[in-house]
Amino acid sequence: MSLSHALLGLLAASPATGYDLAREFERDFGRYAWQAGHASIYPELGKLAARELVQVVDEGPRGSKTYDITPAGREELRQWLLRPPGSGVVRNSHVLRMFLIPVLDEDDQRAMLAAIEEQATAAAAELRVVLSTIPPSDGSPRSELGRLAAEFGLAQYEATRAWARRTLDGLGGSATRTPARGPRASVR
Amino acid sequence: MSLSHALLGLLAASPATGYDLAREFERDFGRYAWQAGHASIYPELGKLAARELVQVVDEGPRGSKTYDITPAGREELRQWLLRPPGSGVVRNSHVLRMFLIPVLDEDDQRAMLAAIEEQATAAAAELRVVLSTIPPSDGSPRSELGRLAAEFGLAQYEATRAWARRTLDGLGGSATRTPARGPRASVR
DNA sequence: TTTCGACATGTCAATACTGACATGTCGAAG
DNA sequence: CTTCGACATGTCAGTATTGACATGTCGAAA
Repeated sequence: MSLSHALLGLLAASPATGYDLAREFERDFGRYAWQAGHASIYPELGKLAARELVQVVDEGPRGSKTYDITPAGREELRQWLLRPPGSGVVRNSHVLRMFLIPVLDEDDQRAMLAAIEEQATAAAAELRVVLSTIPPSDGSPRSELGRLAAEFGLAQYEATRAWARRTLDGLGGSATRTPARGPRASVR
Repeated sequence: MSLSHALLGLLAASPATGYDLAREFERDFGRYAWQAGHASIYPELGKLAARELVQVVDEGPRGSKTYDITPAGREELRQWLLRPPGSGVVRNSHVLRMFLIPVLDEDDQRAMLAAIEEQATAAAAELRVVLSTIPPSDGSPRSELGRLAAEFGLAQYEATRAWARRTLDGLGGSATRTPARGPRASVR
């Protein structure tokens, strides 16, 4: 279960309330890495606190509680990050949609690929703006974390855009409307 | 819930048994797009059959049941694919790990980035081999589906490799061991 | 001073998913 | 003719996640 590690990671960068964390999950972090709503964040923070991997370091107005990672939490996070990347959860409905494009007829394929290209271009442009507002390197993990996320996202969007363009171009001439079906081929 | 659409998509390419589908989820399909085990696939096929989006078209040895998509299922799938890509599930523990690199100290960062670069290089090489075994274009959705997946995966791995290299190089000289912490900055 | 939007946390029922357990069959190699 | 690995499907308890409901506060602008 990676929500706990996502929370530990964000808290390792700097203390935050559950509300802060929920907002970050709505931004890049949740767009590329791991999405979660407040309904799963608050209970998880409670569990992490019970395991003493995080702790409440401040209580503010409106009953807000600021959490910080503990040394034990930091160690747990480090172990998880350094663990060789074997299996892991991968579930991405956007990628799923891309993979299924070939089952559409050519007109629909073109429409979808064009939409993907457009969306990737727009998202990349947006990230470039974001990146320009982050100082190149001040050495602190707080801005580093955001910059890394943005740079990774930008690279992915660029790759997606180029792939969509290439695939769209490759569609070129052939006008097969409903291609033949055959026995199952390994999706590989 | 996208598992149903993943199944519809695979069945739209060609009929298959639950066992076939489970195997495909273990390959590229599950590595990039949507992972699922047989314990969720079999019940879901049952539900799809109850909704008449798929149907059993053949029963073979060992009690195997071959499913195919129905016209209604095809329409449902098309609607889902053509729906403008607003929100969707994104959950990827590999990407999560990458995003959290900055919370490590520099030695650990270097180690992780090197491992990521290596792994992405190896995965890309593997995919290149796979791609060379798929005929360039025979127009049928069965091989197209696999080729698209492989091409997309290759593009992503290349982007990841380059990003890891760049980030590793950017780490360069500075020897900050435990960078200062500060108030929460938006991860953006 | 009222009003309203952002802040802030929570619960809960329904749904989805995982890992383990369970069962059985077919075909090929020895 | 036996053995064994791949084929093949299922269930189930425990866990994770979602979407809706619920509640209340602070600060700024009108």
